[in-house]
Amino acid sequence: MKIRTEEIREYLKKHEIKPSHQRLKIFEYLITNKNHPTVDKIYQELREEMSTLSKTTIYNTLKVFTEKKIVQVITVEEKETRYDADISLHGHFKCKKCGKVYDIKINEIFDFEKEVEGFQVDEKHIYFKGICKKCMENQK
Amino acid sequence: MKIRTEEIREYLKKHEIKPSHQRLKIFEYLITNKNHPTVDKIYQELREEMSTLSKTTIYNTLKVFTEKKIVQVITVEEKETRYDADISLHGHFKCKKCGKVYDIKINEIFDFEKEVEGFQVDEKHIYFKGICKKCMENQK
DNA sequence: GTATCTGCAAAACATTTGCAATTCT
DNA sequence: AGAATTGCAAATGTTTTGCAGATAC
Repeated sequence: MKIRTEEIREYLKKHEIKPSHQRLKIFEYLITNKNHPTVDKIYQELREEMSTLSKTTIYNTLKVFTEKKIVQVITVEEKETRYDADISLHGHFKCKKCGKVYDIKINEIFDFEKEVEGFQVDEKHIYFKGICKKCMENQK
Repeated sequence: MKIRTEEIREYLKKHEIKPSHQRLKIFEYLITNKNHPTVDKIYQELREEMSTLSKTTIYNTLKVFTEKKIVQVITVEEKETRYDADISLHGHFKCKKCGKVYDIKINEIFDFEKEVEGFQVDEKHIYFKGICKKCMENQK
């Protein structure tokens, strides 16, 4: 599924983000590679085609994206900051063996919602860690 | 509720951790101040009575505690690594206004358990962010 | 007396900041 | 030209590492 640059450009504009070349590329990377990348990962990958791209720009850009809420910061591993252009409510699972990060569908209804009654909940973060099915089977 | 040093000593021993003075104090801090402290917080607080305590020791100690599973690393704020001697399944809520971290009770039964069928789930992390009840009321 | 633990100083990383050069309109 | 964006280099903050001295059994 290929999303054309024009669409991304419009999407950014709609969210009050000026669509510079770098921003387009970084957002495109996020939606074509749904691998919850770190800044460094994005940098390594995009560097190949944009040799002058700097990490500072990636940091700046992701900050803007996060502020405008078209990207969310996710945690799957303490210390590693990762980014996701899928801003719907969902959790993540990181396999400690192969390192792959899986998305986990989550139902909006939590039994524990009542715990925070009267609280204004802006962000919900859920992540699991363990061994994924594939790695479990390979172990046998 | 005061937990005596002897009990902590036994608890550490039971988990194959040699109960040095520093380790005792650090663990005692964690269970008497259930404030999900960062390394720096522990350092600042314990420094007052143990002037030679170093951060390296705190890092070393928490690493041992985590490995022996008597402490868990928790996330409530990207970038901040915090520690909790309550190793039962529970979530956290961080108020973006007052900064307080609340515990959230969580039922073992999740609707989304089935999502990770065949996966071995070792750790479950759940945290919310927003504004707590108190701060909501003060706003009015 | 030997193994373990502690803590200093330096190194390693990730992220942020200041600022000058570049780009866009 | 004027405003925003980019990217380098330096600064900051956190965590790790190497190692020598202290401590414990």
